[in-house]
Amino acid sequence: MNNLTLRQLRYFAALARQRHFGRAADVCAISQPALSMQIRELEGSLGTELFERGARQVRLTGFGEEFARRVQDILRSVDELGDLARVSRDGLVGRLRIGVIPTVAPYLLPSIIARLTEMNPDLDLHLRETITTKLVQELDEGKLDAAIVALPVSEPALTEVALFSEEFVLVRPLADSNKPVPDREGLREMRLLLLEEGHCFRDQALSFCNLAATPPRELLDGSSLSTLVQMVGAGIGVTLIPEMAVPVETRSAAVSIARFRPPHPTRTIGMVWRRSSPFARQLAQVAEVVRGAGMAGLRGPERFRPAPETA
Amino acid sequence: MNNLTLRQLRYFAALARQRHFGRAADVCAISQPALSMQIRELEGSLGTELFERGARQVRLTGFGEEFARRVQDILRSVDELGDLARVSRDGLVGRLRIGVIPTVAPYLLPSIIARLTEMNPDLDLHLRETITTKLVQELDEGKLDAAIVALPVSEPALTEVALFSEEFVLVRPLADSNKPVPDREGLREMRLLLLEEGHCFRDQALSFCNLAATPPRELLDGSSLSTLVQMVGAGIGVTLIPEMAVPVETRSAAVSIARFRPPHPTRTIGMVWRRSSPFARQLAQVAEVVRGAGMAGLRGPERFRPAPETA
DNA sequence: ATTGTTCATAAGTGGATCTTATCGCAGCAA
DNA sequence: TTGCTGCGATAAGATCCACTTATGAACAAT
Repeated sequence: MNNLTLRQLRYFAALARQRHFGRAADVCAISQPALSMQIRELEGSLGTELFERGARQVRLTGFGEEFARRVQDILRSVDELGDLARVSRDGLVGRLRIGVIPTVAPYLLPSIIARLTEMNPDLDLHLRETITTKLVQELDEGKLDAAIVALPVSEPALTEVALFSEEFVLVRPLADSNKPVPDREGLREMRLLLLEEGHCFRDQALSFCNLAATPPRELLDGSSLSTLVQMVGAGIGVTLIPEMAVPVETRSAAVSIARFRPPHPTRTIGMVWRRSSPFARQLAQVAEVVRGAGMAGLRGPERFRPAPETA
Repeated sequence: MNNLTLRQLRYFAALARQRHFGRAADVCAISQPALSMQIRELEGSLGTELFERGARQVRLTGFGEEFARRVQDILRSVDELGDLARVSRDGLVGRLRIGVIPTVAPYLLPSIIARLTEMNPDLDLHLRETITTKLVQELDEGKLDAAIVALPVSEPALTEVALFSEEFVLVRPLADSNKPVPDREGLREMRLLLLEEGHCFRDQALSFCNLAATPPRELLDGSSLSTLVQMVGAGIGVTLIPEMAVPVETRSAAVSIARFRPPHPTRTIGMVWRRSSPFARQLAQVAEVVRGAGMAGLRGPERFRPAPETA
């Protein structure tokens, strides 16, 4: 009765994703009948149907949905066992998949990659750049091992480690460089260029200005800080960028930088990973490397505060 | 490489518990060589040793320890899949294992058993009585499906449902029945009989009296409320018991009952289960039955407050 | 040295799981 | 209708995996 096998669960998970016996079989690198048999076996030993075999398509039953969710967790945990063994055997070598938010990646990655591969030449770093929500989702699914994001993330399944905090600075056309620095109220009067929806940096900038999450369409959306700065150079408006972006982004643009008077807008960059990650110990060390890269990558080290403590 | 099997994990878990190939093989109902082979296979595919085969005994390696912890979680989750299927197929029938603390069990269980088996004759209730720490541990290990305890428990992996609150009452020798009711300070002057260490009711009583967790040895320990009341009847001292115990425990003892003036000492009885329990929906209904039993089992319903809200 | 205990190894058997080939059914077009 | 197509189920045979019993090897206790 209770002789489920991992193989059956793997096949089930594939079929639940693909909703198609042939394709799922391909994914599992077996023939279609083999998969059909295992699924039937599984349903038999559970005593319930997992799929509705419709004429034209395969669907999960209600029970199948819940089942799939649990199976996914189980398979992730099992895969972690393998990673755990590898780490305990070889230390930090092999594949390590780290995600980074777009407003950090271009400025921190070169330094991180250099430091990590120098310290550990056998490390096979896979890097991915996307917004926080996607990173968190991929962490949960076991598609990433860690992510570098702006804190807080507040996912109970993730461990957060704060690395450093940095200010946001105002980017204005060169012509404005002698004007007084606006405060947050003044900023609301100006044409503010921001990243498109989904970027945490956008929300942080808006919240500094006390603007609602969906502000009047006065402001324009850009898809990268680089674009925004170029637009500022063209006289279209002003924007905010994080301190770490200053050296790179202002090198070739006709803009001027101004720092706000207190209260400073800031963000805290940190690293997160699954509590259950087999790499937990190693990732804590990687986090230190990233902290070093972040501190060093910034122009004036005196600008940086140690990050607040986080669990 | 990554073809671990659940069978291997089950065998591994058995061996990790037994630390003996022969006994573990017995537990798994296979021959000793079969187990040896699977363990070897497992170690091979992990590329690491899990056990140190000493001359006289088998020990887990450091890695094996961590591995065992994770495997236990995985196996529990897998077993829950089976339960989930059964519940979705048949509703609440079959085995349901509920633990109850000793200061609740004798007073509530008869009524609970009667109500549950009447509502659901196919239910196979397994009941276990022990102190909270053990109940929580057995919940985590998947040896229990739910427990009835005094809140809060504050285990993140468990769901708590508050059921009802009740007062503690003072039990004195009959001769004292006309004396004024002492307050918490007065209580400290008296010879207070309490349950032995580990019972939450003991700690609750002590905290009402503002006594440290390990108080002077002036007080005596008993192993059940029944014993304590008998001792009071013999004039050895006084004790506290929860309201629900009054009808049963004072029926045949030469004692008198007194209720405190505010602030009343109280406890909140609730039910807890693993967040991931396949029976979650059903257990919520069971909790309502238990609440009903608790309310009805108490002498004067006007004594009961609705329990405070809990997540 | 001998004996007993314990885990590993060996050889053979049976069942589980794979493959390829084929069937049956539904939808669709002529 | 008839034939075609896509998809999942079924069938038959080959292969592999896990089990068994029997035996070996290491080590401790006597």
